[in-house]
Amino acid sequence: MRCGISVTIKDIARILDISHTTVSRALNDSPLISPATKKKVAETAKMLNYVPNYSARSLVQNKSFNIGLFFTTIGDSTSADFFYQTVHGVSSVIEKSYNLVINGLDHFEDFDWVDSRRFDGVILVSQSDRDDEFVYLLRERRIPLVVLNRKLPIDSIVNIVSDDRGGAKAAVNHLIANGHREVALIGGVPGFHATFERREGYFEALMENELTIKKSLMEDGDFTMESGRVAMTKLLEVQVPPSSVFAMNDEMAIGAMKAILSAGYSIPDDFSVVGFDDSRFSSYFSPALTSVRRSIEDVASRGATSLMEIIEGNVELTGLTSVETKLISRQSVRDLR
Amino acid sequence: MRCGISVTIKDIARILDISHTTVSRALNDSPLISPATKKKVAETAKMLNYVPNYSARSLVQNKSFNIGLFFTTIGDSTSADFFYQTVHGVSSVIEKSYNLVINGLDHFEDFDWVDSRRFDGVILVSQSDRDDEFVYLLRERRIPLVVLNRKLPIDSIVNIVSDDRGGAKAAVNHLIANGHREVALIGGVPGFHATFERREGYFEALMENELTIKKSLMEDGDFTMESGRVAMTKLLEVQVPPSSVFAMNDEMAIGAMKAILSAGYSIPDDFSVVGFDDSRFSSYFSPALTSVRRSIEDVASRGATSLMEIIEGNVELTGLTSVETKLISRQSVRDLR
DNA sequence: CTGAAAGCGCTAACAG
DNA sequence: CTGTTAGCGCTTTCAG
Repeated sequence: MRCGISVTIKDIARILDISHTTVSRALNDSPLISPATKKKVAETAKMLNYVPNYSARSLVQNKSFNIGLFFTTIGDSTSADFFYQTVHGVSSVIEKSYNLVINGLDHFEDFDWVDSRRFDGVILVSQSDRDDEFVYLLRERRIPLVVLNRKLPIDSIVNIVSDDRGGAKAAVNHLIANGHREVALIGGVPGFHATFERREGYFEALMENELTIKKSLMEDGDFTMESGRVAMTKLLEVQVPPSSVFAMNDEMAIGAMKAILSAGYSIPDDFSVVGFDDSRFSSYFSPALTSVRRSIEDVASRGATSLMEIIEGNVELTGLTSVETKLISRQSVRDLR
Repeated sequence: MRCGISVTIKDIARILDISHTTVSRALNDSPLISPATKKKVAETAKMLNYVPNYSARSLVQNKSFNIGLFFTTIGDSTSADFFYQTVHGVSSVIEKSYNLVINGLDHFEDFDWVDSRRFDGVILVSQSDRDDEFVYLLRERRIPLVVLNRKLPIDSIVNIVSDDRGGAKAAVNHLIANGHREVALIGGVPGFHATFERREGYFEALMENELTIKKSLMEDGDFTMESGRVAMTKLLEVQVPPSSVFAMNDEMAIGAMKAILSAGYSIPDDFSVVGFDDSRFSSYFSPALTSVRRSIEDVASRGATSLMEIIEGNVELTGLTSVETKLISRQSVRDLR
């Protein structure tokens, strides 16, 4: 067999002197075919190194064998750890007959090309409600969809999120329980769902403890380390500086720690810091960062599993699943009591 | 137009009462078609929301419109930062008519399904020469290939690497120049190309400075933070402990720093540390980590560009490109002179 | 410049 | 259990 030239079903049929239909059925393990024929076919296919032509199969079955994994952005506001864990979680579940196709929504102006014949299903890792447009488009085009990371206003779609609000609340409560009365907040990208939810959690914790919410103690970041550093630098210059800060992700927490240490203060003696995500490196910092753990991989693999069920089982699944978060206490918080 | 039902070229042809051939040519901007017809066709296509069926096009053109991005593993030994930057670099270059399909080689036992009709081209991010088998397979199947990150024994393939050896040498030379005579080494996964090259760089630096290579000062890691911590813990217990350590990536360097600080020592006063990769967070550590910068994104985007040229231009490209590395000096090295 | 006809490789409906 | 026939939507000869 020459290389580069592909073997087709017809080739096998010709060799065995049977019809190509029989070969096709045999290869697909159809119950209509006798074991003997199946065996013969399997052997010659193996011998000839037959590989099915997915394009042809796609055409006739109206299936692309592509699963789309879409991120709001593959830019700075998606942290490397988050991205990696998501891809890992999804790819561990997707079956090998499917291609895992990765895209960032911000790469494109239009989505004409996102069509039901190009994607059998889509997993959208959504950060902002600007993605809603994309969600509607997919629904309109009847593309099976699972949305991760952001709670949708509609419940007719499989939607898996982590309990951002509860996690943030736990983080702030932890600081308050340790005697902190002035808890600053470093926020994420305005408009991102996680930013909103975690801020709500921050508010709830303060209010339930009858502490006042101070605008001067809230700074916006964009989920990058540098933005955390900048935000903290500002917070250090406030009239009545806080004794502690909750950063909406670990990267910003790290930036904040940098700012604190650079200014000559110490952690946790002068300032306590809590992050969010429990990134792999947070326990390696000095001091080790107290953070809120959420299993992104878990969210991702659950989402992928649901999507596979929808596609393969041809069923309708819907509903919101919230994955728990958990405060991991380390050395970056001082007990003031 | 009902949703879910797709518009085809024939539909357009029927409406305009011209042949589907003409429509096809018009949509593909063939010079054979008059501007007037083109305009008419474009308008109705737009109106009907026509989207080409890639499966059909694939079948007849023998093209899949898939670009494969393969990693040795999407497991622990591929750091999140490395993974993220690679995907980012590649995806910024790939044209939107192509799908970027991501895979980890360790997911599969066989590669029968990797075939020229499923991938128009492949970018392999290779860490180990165990991937050679895969390289040969792709060549045998005539799939355009670009290999990143690892130098291949053959030069008939586009091969883009960073100068790992030179970078490592620069790192160790830097320590030596600062008066360190005992430089320990924390290695990566045995068998990985980067591990080998960086060790060679370490040897070269020591030898050129007429320092002895001590087995007791070399520990294996696996590129994870935890392995760095474990390795450094061992190095701290050596009879004559080193004054400095070069870790083959930043993650292990961070683990090493953790071990040093946990043991009650200080950096750089007691021990100096140098890493490799210049990960985004290395400047945020305390002390900020001196590291070797290599632009993974650059390697990735160059690779993707070459691959697109090969595929679109239908040309043969070959040869090794080595992307420079650069030592970034920060605060984790003490000057002993 | 346009159209008619063929065919990519596969699966599926129908007929034995 | 097997074979015949048709057709998925597109591009590409070849013939006007």
